[in-house]
Amino acid sequence: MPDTTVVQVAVPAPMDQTLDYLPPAEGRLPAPGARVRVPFGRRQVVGVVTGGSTRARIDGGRLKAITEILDSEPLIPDAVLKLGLWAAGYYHHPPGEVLTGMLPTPLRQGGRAARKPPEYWQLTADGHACDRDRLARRARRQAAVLARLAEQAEALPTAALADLEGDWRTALRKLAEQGLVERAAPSASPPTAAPTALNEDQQRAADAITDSLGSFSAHLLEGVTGSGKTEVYLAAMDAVLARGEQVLLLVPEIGLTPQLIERFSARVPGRIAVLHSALADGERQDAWLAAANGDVDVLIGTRSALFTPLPRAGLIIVDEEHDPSLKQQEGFRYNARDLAAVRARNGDFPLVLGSATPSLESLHNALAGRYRLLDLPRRAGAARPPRLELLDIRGQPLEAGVSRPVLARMDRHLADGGQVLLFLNRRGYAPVLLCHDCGWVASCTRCDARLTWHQHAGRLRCHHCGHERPVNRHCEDCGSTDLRDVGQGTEKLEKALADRFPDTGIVRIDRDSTRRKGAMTDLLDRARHGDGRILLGTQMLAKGHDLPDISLVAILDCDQGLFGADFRAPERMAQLITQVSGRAGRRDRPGEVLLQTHHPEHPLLDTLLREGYGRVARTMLQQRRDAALPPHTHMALVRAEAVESRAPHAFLEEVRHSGERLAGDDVLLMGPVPAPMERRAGRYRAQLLIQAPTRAPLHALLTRLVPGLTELPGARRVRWSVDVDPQDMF
DNA sequence: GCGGCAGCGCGT
DNA sequence: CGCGCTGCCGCG
Repeated sequence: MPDTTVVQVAVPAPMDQTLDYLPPAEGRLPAPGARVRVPFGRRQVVGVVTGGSTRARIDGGRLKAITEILDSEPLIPDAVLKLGLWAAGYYHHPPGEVLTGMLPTPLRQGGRAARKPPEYWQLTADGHACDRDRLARRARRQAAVLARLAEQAEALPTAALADLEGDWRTALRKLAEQGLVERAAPSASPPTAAPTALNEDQQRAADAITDSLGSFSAHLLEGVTGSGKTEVYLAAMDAVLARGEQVLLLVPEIGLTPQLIERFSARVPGRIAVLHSALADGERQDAWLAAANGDVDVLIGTRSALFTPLPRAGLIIVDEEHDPSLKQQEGFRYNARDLAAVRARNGDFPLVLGSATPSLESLHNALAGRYRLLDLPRRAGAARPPRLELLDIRGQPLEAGVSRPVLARMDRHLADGGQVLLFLNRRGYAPVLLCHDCGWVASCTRCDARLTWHQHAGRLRCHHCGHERPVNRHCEDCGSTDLRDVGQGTEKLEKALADRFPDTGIVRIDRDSTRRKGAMTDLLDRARHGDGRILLGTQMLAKGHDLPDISLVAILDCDQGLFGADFRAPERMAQLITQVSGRAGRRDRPGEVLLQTHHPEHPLLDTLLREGYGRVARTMLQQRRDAALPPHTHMALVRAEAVESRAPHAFLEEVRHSGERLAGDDVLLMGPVPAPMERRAGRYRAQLLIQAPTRAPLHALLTRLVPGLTELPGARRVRWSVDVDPQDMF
């Protein structure tokens, strides 16, 4: 093969290799990390240059030339390119999909990476004189924009408004039309809000982090709810900014953490960018480029923000590091927390993982000495920890799932001016609709699942595939009209509580009640400042919303998580109970937490109540060791799904056979088995589990096994994927 | 992932 | 005989 200069390009297609191209006609060589337009089959696609070589892997006659170099400077810097290629290898996902997937959509499609200069705004004299409370009554968004601009004497860039709820851009335009705000020259350096004093524990943690700046280390910040982890993050951020470096803060879901973003923005107005899925393409690209060009010092984002270029990266913080949403659950199934460690190690700067309920993976790393454990055992200020109490509801009468002792305790707390939170992890009115005459149950036609009755909408919905239909008054089997609902969801609970507490405002927070844009903020406002004294809701309420008046929390269905099929179910349950419990308690008195259960003697609940999450987590870690489960062993899952019921199993049998030929003695192949819910959205699903005592043999097998899977005869009959370090076993 | 192409059933 | 659907292939 003759020596030719070729460029390696990762193209957006499911191929495990990069492709070789000739340099473009004018002869200039694109740098690694630059985008190029290349001919690919009959089309032109945008790919990313990963390197160059003097030796092509196919003969010269078949090589095609790059059509166009889109970036004269690398758009993806070396650090991120290296991270992406490493991740593609680790998760066995096509490098072209990984590298193009980390770009904002306009850039992925070949758009110019031009950056507009930041736009600055300030109040006019009229704006200063304006009665903001009055404005707030007719134009809430405008008032919020005005308030933000009034916080600082200096003009603020629009980036400083980006975290505001709703359409702040329209509000800004309307304010300008009224002459209340005006464009301004850029201010030299916007002031920074004064840091608050740290308590002894916080100071110790912050010192440990700031002392470690400039080289790689990982810190697990285990801080009970209310212990003030954010203060530690902010202190660490100050130290990083003082070195002229950038901070990346990863959060599970941005919509659920407005307060955290507000506190960061207040500290460095105008030097912060926010990246999340709700942004429009253009906004997302602006934030991405602002970070990539070093125009902002702080980037806050959800998991995909991990791949944003940061020329001066000095610290990554992963908040709520235990949260499952840090792992992508489809396509490129990466874990942003684990890749954050890789990025920090490559870049030689520290990583901070924060949680009140650390994942067993991170706790294991901390106990093994790989991560430094920083402990915030006490609530900040005078606040005391909540008191947890088990309520044995065996044989007890229940009203919509609520026991009498809970109702009595609610009466007392409401009378004392407290606020009550009820947690029920099931939305809709009832999870089952049953015919009393023949036993027929409303089921999904496309999934192995019952349909949930949503009474308010008058519809039956499948929570697994999204399918829905109107509810019939007659049984679809025997025609009887005696249809009865079984079990309770948040809708039924809300109704029952409205009857029992007719004079008390009730706020329900779940996916249904917060679907409308801005609804979440409105409901939380009602809970904070309005008449909502009883709050009820699902999962969503467990996250760190600041609800200072809650004095009583009741968890209505503790038992769900105790006997789950997934080995992580108890870990999730302990985290959920602890996170929800953390909502209870006010500055002046400790909160109360009631847990309804049919298994008051369960050791998990017992340990959790008596000794807290830290103890129960260490116990579960020991149990995982005894059962040879992660994090003591390592797993990968090959999943397959198809409309034809036998195809997934047949394909996975083929995978197993080729795996067995390639695997050493220490790698275990288990299955294939049907997924716990075998049929979902009209497809049958099965999985093959691969397990090994250490990562090396597992990855050695995957590296040899995965590239050949496309060639297996059954591969074309299924949709298959590889999931390294799976979070959910289904 | 996507466009091209062969094979094939079905309609006129 | 033509058209559209399905399955399969290859892309540098």
